[in-house]
Amino acid sequence: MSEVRTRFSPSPTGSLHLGGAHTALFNWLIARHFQGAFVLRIEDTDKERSKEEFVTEILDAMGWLGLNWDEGPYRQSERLPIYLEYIDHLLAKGAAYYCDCQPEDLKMRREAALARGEKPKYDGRCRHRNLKPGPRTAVRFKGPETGVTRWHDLIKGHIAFDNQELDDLVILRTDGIPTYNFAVVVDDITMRITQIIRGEDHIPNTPRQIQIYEALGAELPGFAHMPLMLSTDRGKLSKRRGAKSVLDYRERGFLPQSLCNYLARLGWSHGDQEIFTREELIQYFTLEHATTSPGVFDEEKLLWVNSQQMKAMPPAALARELTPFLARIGIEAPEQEYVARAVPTLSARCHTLVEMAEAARFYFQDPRPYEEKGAKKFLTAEAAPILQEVARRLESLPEFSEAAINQLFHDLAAETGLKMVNLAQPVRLALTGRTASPGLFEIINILGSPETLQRIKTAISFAAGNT
RNA sequence: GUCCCCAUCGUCUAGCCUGGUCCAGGACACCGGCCUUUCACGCCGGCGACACCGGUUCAAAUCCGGUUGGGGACGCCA
Repeated sequence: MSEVRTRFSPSPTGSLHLGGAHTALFNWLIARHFQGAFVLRIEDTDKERSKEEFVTEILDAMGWLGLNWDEGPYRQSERLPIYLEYIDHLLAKGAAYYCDCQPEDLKMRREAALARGEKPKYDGRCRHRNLKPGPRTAVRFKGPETGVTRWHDLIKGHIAFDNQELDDLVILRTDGIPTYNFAVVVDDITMRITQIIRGEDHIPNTPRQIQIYEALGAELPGFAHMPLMLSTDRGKLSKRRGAKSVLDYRERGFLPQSLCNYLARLGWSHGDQEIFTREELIQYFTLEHATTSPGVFDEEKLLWVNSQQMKAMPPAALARELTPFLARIGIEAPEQEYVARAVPTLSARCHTLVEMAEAARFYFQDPRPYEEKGAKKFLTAEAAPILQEVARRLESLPEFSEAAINQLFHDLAAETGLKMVNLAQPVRLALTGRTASPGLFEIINILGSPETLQRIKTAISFAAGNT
């Protein structure tokens, strides 16, 4: 029947942070779930703080997360004539009025009210003065003085505000630019938004916006207020409190699907399921299972989700994701097929692509210098003949495969009576420079015979001289 | 200060609407064990919560009221 239309409307006064991504994701998921439309709108009416570079950054972050939009990005700054038209309409109806109270005055009156222990709201001074427009006049919305404004929130349920609690808000500033609460309503009406999903910090704005809808004679959309994302100290996530930009997470080696998975599960659930593909998220996501209480952002869990998502990814795709991180540590343009073979040996051991690149290093570079403690323990003069023997047998291995290598080591252990650890660790050091690494046999198999042999020989000379 | 929202393990949550199946389930983290060529993964086990008080009821995590606690909002910011 009627198409579901949601929107995300960031203001470009900073980059897209986790809280914004959370809101964007919920809106996107609802639009996709109901096969509706997702609209992107840039709320840039604050000329002072809005910056074009932030628009670029936000779009970049949205694209990375895979939150594609069907319409927009619209910009409020380009829609001024539309807002003005609606302002005139309200003025003509007597639902708005001019006000010449000056900001400094207003501020004083607010502070005085607060000092008296009252709610610091506008006193309605100009409401009945019938002022004409002038150079220093703003336009205020004339809200109802009695009664109750209520709505059924799609997440929180019934919410009601006494109209007495609300004051007449400015809808058009002296500089001729509409304020947020007004522009949003006009936009949401003209863009035919059907569900407004946003943070619960907007709950106090909602009754005001509803009144504007009503004054404009527009049909009300559904409102859904999501619980806020809190920082570890349980405060609102803000820059000061470590709210991080989405792009930071990309830098740190998180997969976009991990962030989406984690963010979706914060404030929503689908039984006991923790790991979701994008398709599953779209399939299952509705507001019915949205939760009502604020959630603390937990990076430990994000890390775990990321490791799970990495493991679930096809090797070739993971290899592609890893490549830029390899480049960062000096491994340029590696052969994709080779990376794809290495990646499955690493994915169970890493939480981020940054970690994985580091762990993959030995596949591409000289493993030296050897980890000091390990070398001291395993690359000793006594180990040299063992390495010698491993090399000899490897060289004459008829078929170079993981199974054959496995057999080779087990035979050697059985024949020499050596414990596998004492056999494997020197070789591991020789090949990776570390005492901890992926399985030895898979490493040898991936590295290939010539490279393996050469590394072992290098280690033999090292071990021989290590007394 | 006023208004609004929220309240289950340290954290994310299931259960709550439609009371009994819940001396509360899952996940992260933490601890122990198993597996094992190392480190991980994985598997098994442990730790650990219905904020409090009162009411309704044969029966309350679930319904009602209050208290406390937490969060948010009170701009010619968004």
